[in-house]
Amino acid sequence: MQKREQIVDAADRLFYERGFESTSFADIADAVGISRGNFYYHFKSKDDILEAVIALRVERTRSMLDSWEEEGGTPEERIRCFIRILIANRVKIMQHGCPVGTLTSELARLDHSLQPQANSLFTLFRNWLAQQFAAMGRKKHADALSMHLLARSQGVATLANAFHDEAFIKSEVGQMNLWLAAVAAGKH
Amino acid sequence: MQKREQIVDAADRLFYERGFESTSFADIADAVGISRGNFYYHFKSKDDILEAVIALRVERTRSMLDSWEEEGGTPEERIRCFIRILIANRVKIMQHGCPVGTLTSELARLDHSLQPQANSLFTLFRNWLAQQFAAMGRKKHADALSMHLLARSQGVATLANAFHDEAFIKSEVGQMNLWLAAVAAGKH
DNA sequence: GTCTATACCTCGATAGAC
DNA sequence: GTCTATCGAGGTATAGAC
Repeated sequence: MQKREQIVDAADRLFYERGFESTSFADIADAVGISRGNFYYHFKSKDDILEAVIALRVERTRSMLDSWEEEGGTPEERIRCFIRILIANRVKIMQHGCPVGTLTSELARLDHSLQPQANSLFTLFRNWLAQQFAAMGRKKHADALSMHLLARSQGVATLANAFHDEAFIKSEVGQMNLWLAAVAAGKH
Repeated sequence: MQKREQIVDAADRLFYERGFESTSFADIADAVGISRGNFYYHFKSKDDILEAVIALRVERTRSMLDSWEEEGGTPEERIRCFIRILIANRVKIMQHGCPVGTLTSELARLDHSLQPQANSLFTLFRNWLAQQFAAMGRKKHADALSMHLLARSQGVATLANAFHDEAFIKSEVGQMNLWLAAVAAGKH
């Protein structure tokens, strides 16, 4: 694996676990096993690393959404894949929150120039979910339904992180699936 | 107003707007109009200021919940007061997110020793809401209903902050009120 | 490409004059 | 009580040897 990729991978993990601001070059250098000064051969600034990390996350998100698409199934089943992330990633979510939500919030707070790029991660999910709701025949409210589901998953991540409560995640996921079934049945 | 109060007030605002970590003594000093070195007459460390800020927020939250209690009305109407915060504070929420959620997330990420104190802010709302749901006759699921409502409001704040979308807040608040009415009617 | 050395800044915190 | 001066640590970024 190339050094550049290793740096981005380590930064991706550390930015998630500790946040962008409180991750220093020294932290990344330790994780990758290179010297501090050597970063600037690969990246011209810390923001440059952040940009690469976001690009990596966008890429991974895209291929995850694509794989859900290719698995076939109904739009409802595809949306269930989205909801299932909360279960699959529950341990990390309880430790560090949602990687999309926490990064977006941090960059908003810092008034960072890469805020739009981070938001595009949200938009990726938002548009994909809206597409599924539209395919379910809920074209008129597709975006509102998408935003509603996104908000609920964000809320679950925030509280699960605060209270370290696994049962809460499972209970909420159950309710989200019930809600989804009701939406599919034309209710809501 | 005493200098100490002024410092806590300014820190309270700046910690909300910029976060705890990225607010420096210089920022607070500028806001209050005192010199940097003078902080240490009033507080022995930055964590000391944070502790005072959290105590202030707890105090304010308590009296807000008390005032909703004293206004009389049904438990359902009291919970509506809680939901209404999203509307009343929508401008600041779109700019900086929810003050409770963002502080809790940041301290969790920093693995900060005052994390429990910040979480107690959440617990204040959680217990108060659970109390109202219990008074509505939903004693068995009071805490789950409380957590559900808390999660939804957190999610709304996170997405409203990311997308700066006021219509979204209003739409979600409408749905939360419908949900609440259904809960009061014994559904859900 | 990778290293060491270092410049330069800002941070939280301290010392001591007034 | 409030100030100025300053410390030591740690941050990003640069220069230059190898």
